[in-house]
Amino acid sequence: MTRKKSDITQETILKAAIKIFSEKGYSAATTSEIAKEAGVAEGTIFRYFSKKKDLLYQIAQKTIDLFSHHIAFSTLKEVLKENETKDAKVLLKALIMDRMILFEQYFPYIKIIFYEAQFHEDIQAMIDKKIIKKGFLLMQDVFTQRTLAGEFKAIAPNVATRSLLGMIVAMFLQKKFIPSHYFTNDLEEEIDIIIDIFLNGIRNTASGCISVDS
Amino acid sequence: MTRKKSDITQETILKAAIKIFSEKGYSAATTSEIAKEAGVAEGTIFRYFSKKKDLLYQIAQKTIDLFSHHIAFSTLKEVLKENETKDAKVLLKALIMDRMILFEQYFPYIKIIFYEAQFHEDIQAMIDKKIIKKGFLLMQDVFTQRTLAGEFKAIAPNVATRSLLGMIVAMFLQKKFIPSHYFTNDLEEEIDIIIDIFLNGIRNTASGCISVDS
DNA sequence: CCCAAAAGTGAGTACTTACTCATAAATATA
DNA sequence: TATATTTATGAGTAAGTACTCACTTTTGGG
Repeated sequence: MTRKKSDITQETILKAAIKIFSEKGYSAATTSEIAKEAGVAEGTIFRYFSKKKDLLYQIAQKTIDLFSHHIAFSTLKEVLKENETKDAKVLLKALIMDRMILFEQYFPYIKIIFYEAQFHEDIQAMIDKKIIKKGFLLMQDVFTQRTLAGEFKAIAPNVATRSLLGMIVAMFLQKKFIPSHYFTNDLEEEIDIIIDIFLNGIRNTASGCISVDS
Repeated sequence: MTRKKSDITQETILKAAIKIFSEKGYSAATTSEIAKEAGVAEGTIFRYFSKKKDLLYQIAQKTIDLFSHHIAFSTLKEVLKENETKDAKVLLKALIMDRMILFEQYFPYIKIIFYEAQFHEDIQAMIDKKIIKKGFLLMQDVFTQRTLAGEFKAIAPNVATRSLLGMIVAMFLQKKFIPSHYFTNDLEEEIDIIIDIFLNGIRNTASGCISVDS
C-alpha cells in the first residue's frame, strides 16, 4: 500500500517550511512563499496546520524528537559503547565525527530551533530537557568513568563537556560561515588538533612536564 | 553648549530599536513598537531613518565600529601588553575576564548583529573584517610569541584561538540561557577550570607525565 | 461508470505593516 | 514680540500578511 496522499502533502509543506524558515527566519518567512516552495496553494497549508506557528512547533517537535530518540542518542550510545575500552583519543574522535555528521545533516533544523528557542520558552524547555540535559548526562558518564579510572583529571564533567562542545561548535560554525582563510583544508586533521588541545592542553609539556607516551 | 535636540532624539530611537530588535528579532519588531518604546511618534522615526532597515544598518555599523576601534582592541591590547611577561595562566585569565565584561555589556548589540549577519552579507563581511579577523590576528600573535619562547606547543594558532573562544562563548551562553543546574556558582572558578583545560588538558598527567610546577 | 468522501484551490477578508505628508509645536533669531 | 527654521506629529495609504471558505478536482470502492 502506498502512503496516503495527505501524508505526502503534509511532509512536502513541512520540508518547504524548514527551508524557508532556515533561510529567512520564522518571522520574515511568509506562508505564501512556503506554499510556492511546496508547490501547493496557500489555503492547502491551513488544511494541515491551523496557524503559521503550528508549522514552527511541529518542526521543533519533530526535530527534537528525532535528536532525542532515534538518531542522536542511539548512535551516540553506540559510539560510546564501541569505544568504551579504547584510548580517549580514539573515543573522542569517533564521537566528534559522529556529531559532525549529525550537525551537517540537520543544520537547517538546528538553525531554526536554536534560534527560535530565544523567543519561545516552551521550545527552549524542550531543547533543554530532551537534548542538552540528556547529552550532557551521557557525556558526564564518560568523564566520570575515566576520571575514576585515573585517566582523566577530576575536572567538573559538565564544564569539560561544555568546553569540548564549544570547541566543536566553533569549528563547525567557522566552517559554515567563514570557511575562507582560517582553516586547514583537512577536517580530520583539525579534529585531531582539537582533541589534542582537550586532552593535553597547549602548554609545552617538555618545559614543565615529562611526557611518557605509550 | 547642550547637545542638539535632534541628536538626542536620534539616539533615543536607536536605543529603543536595539532593545526591541534584540528582544524580538529584526523582522518581528515593528516600527510602531520602537516608537512607543522611544516615546516618540512613529513618523519621527522616519525623519531620522529613511527605512526600517536603516535602523538595523546603523546599529550594526555603530556596534562594529565600537568593538573594532574604541573598546575592543584598545583594552584587549592593553591587557595583552600588561600581561606580556606574566604566566600564560594570568594572561588568559585577564583576557577572558576582559572579554566577559564586554560580552555582558554589549549583549543586546551582539545578539542583533550576529543573528542578522546570517541574512545580510554586508554585515557578515563587516564582522569578519573588523572584528573576527583583527581579534584573531592579535590572539595569534600571542600564541606565536609564546610558541617561539617554548612555552606553548606548535599548535595551529588559529585553531587554538578559536577553541578558546568556543569554550568561553559556550560558558557565556550557558550562563545566559540555561543558568539553572549546570554551573558552579562562582564564575571565576569556572574560568580557572577552562584555562586549566586549555593549557594542560583533561588527561591525568600523573599517569603518563610528571608535572613540574613552578 | 457513479458518486461520496477526501484533498486542493485561490479569491476574498480583516488586519497589520512600513512609510508619507500636510499640519502643528517648539525653538532659534532678530 | 514677530518671524523663520527646525523638529515632531499622527491620520492616512498602499502593500502586504495570516487565515477563511465556498467551491472544484481528485480519489477509490462498489
